[in-house]
Amino acid sequence: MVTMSEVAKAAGVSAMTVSNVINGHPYVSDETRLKVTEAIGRLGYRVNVAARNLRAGSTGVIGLAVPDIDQPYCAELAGLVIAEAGRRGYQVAVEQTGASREGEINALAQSRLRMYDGLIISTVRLGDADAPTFPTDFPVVALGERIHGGAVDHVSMANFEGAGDVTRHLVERGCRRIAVFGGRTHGEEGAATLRTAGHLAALREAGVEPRDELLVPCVFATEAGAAAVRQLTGAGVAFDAAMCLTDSLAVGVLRGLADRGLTVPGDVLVTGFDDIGLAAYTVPSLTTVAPGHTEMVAAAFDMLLARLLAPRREGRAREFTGPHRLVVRESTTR
Amino acid sequence: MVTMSEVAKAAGVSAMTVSNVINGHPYVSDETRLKVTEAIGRLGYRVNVAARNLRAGSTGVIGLAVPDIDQPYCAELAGLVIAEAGRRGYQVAVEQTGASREGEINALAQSRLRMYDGLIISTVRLGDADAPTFPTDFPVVALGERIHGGAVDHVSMANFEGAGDVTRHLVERGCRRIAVFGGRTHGEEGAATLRTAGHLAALREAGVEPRDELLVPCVFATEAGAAAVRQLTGAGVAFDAAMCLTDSLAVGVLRGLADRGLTVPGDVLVTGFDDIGLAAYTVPSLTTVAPGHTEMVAAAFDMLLARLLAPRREGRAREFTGPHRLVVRESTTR
DNA sequence: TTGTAAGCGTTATCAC
DNA sequence: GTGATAACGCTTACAA
Repeated sequence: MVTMSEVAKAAGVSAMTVSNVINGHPYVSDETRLKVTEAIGRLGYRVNVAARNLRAGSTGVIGLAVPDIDQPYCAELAGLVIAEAGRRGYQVAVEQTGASREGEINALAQSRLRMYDGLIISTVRLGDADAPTFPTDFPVVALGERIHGGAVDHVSMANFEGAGDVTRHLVERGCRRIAVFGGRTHGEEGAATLRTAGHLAALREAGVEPRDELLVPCVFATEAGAAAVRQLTGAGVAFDAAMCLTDSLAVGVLRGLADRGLTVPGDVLVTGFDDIGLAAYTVPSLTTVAPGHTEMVAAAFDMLLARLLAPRREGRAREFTGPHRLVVRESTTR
Repeated sequence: MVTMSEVAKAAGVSAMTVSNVINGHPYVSDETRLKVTEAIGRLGYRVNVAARNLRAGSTGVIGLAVPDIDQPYCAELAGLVIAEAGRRGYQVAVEQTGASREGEINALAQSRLRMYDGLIISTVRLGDADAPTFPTDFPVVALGERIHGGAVDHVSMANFEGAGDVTRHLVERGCRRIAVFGGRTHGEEGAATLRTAGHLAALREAGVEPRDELLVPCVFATEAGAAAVRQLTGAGVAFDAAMCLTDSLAVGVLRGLADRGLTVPGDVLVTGFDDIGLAAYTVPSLTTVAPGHTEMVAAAFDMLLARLLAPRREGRAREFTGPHRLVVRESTTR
């Protein structure tokens, strides 16, 4: 490996001067600069980032922990994070937590001893009790539900309000028996419980009595949506709308409805949540909630960089909620 | 930041002993080990990875450059790469090239490259002429088309053969006017030209004369597929099958056909390529070619690690082609 | 079984 | 404008 001092020797200057040239410092004569760049090119020199990191005490890399990168939702998030990181001069190392609590805890625990300057973690399983798991001496931003009780910076989306908007939209279109795919009223607070709560509140406000059999618990995955439709119709439960708590789920539900010969939006209206790119291209295209991903990612970076510059152990936790918006498409238009 | 020597002082031993304990070396008495681990826990010590990297001359990180992580194809690939990397003790830093030649060259050339032990790059724009762009003293595996003329390790998929299989499948089902979405016979060799060539060869072999107007050039993106259908039908071109050169494109084509009131597989048969997860859940589900992604990723790692262990400048370039398989689903079943 | 010394490649400081 | 020196935190040899 070609080192800086080899370049220095070849150019007849000191290593320090080579460093100055590389880092674009002023006070280097054009003549010297030329000699050095020539030597760099000739020898094929590259800076050793490990050494630079050691000196600088930082790596220019942030970690991104997501449940599963091949979920469209995560992939789009990762795309935004990588792009935003690039704009701010950072690189992104991606880890997958497998949507398990263990995986998320692991990502938090490992992050400090990995080479990251900070970590953005998309939490889906961590709850209130896990607040102590978050490092206090290392910049972490949680992208997901609020981790109560800890000074954890976090960015969330308007789960309750978005679900309310969807519900009102469906009720306005005459739906009275809205099946909620992924719906759940118990268990750790998260996207599922918050969106369900938003739905139920809006339903009651509209004077529609919620029915237990219309809460269809299932995981947020395409295959689960298809299976859940099979099960629900198999059980003879009638419904005039399928409110899916994520778009991925909705894709599976569309599939499941097609399997049963039910048309959308003819027989059943269908909605999603997240506004993944695919939502505009399904057949029919999908009414959904755009949770303001771009703004969320920008906010996450603002928080992370603020901690990087002033890594206070104390300090109030920051919060941000994305600006959501109902996007109406064919699946609820008849 | 707590350093190793602070731990050593606290435990009443030398830094070397702390290092030995951390790295699980033998010849450390249980008593010493206990004292050291206690001190590590009490002080909250973490190894400084930058320093370790500097010493070791490697980082344990490999780079992954993909066109655009939020393309399902790339996302699934990234998921496999990250998982495989984890299994082999590596982390993955993801970069996006934006599917541009400049982006790909940049990923190869950047001095950031130096913080990776190796690079896996999914090339879509680099061609024969770019072989010299590939570093010779740094492990790189190209995932994509063959870069002729250079000693570039690469993993490719059976583009020609897979497209041939799809074509034969369609011809067997009676199709004679197969529109090829994304089809292209000229320009830099790549997935588009290779798959088109495979299609044309199989078509001729089956005694069907290719028609120029059925080659529908468009980029491999969902929105492009929908637009291309609009254009083709608008131009009054009739076709009984839509062979899409990627699944993402097929999703858009399904959408475009629905917009025109054409049913699948009733009026038109549709096929894709790549077998992304979504392909089983579109309505109708999509006949496609599974290119053996898992095997491709495993092969890419084998090549990369082989170069890491024996980074010869010379040495024959390695090659691997994924085991492809036609997956027949509803979109071609009637 | 443990400690000492040296150096990995870079850059901040400060002198020249 | 340029260069000598001294770290950054860790681990490989070798010595004890």
